[in-house]
Amino acid sequence: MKLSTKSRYGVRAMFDMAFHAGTLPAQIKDISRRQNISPRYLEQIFQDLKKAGLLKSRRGPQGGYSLTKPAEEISIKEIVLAAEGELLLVNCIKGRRKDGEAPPACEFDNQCLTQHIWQEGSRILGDYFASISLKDLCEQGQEMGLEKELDHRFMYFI
Amino acid sequence: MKLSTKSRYGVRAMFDMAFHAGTLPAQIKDISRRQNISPRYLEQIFQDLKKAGLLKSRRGPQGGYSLTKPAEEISIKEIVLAAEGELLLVNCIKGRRKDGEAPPACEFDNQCLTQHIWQEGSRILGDYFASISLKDLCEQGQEMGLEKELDHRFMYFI
DNA sequence: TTTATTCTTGACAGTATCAGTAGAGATTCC
DNA sequence: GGAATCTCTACTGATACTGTCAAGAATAAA
Repeated sequence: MKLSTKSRYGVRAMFDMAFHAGTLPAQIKDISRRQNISPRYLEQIFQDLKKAGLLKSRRGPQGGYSLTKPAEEISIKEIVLAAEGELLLVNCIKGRRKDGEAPPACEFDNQCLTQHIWQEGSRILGDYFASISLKDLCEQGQEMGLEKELDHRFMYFI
Repeated sequence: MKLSTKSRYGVRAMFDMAFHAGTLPAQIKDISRRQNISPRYLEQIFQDLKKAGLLKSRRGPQGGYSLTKPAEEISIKEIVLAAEGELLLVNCIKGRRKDGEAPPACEFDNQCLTQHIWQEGSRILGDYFASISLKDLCEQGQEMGLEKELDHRFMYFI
């Protein structure tokens, strides 16, 4: 019942971007250094986040990844969802959106008393994650006195 | 972020016992048949539940496993906890009960903004599971018209 | 006392997933 | 052209999950 590191790293990385770069592009090598995450692994995670529409990218010098939305519009739920693939405590709930999208993953399916519990638990957890935005984290970070690392590109203009 | 089958099977099996046998002993072969769970695997799960004090056992003919408490005193949380080992969304929270019980599993530990999120999420989920008892499930089962299978031992006395 | 029943314990194995590494390539800026 | 940066795909070692199996111990009933 553990979250994968993709979720945890994903949230940390997204926070890092929001905190240090806002919506400006940030490079993997900087994020991975600050957050102590393997850069090659972070690449993969960012691909997932990009597919989910949370990040956009730009190649070449001065390129990097940037948030597609302001920090207050990005919730932890979105990140976890993108990294984890889904936010379900069990598999026997899948494919219940439209009818027959997937065969019922459990022979009891709708007659199962416990199914409802896992479904509701998943929902409650999702709601909690949805209630927290990257901006909330950034504010906490500032309260904690976390230092913002200035973007090297702008160092020269100070 | 999935619950293991141990948790799901554990809850189903415990419900089955409460529903069909109350606090009387029930045998693995009956439970596994009704719930369609591998009997050999169920044995293992029941050992965990027994260690957690939720079940007691008795060998020999007419033996079996029985609940140690009435159904209304057994929560889903207890079962999941016993089967899963713990109810934490991440590992970086472990061993924080007493001081220094375990080395901090993360290099950021207390300075980590996201740690708090996972901790709170775990708590919320645990609280939800704690709010549901086996009795609640039994009542739902009766409302759904689930048939109680009579214990063979008492068939003769009817 | 014998026998059938039931739980107990520990070992074993196939599969899947996780977490990370790696290489070759595409794009962009200077 | 050359350097920086992302992109895509494949691979791998470790671990955990989901069982299966065998031998044995306790108990009740005949």
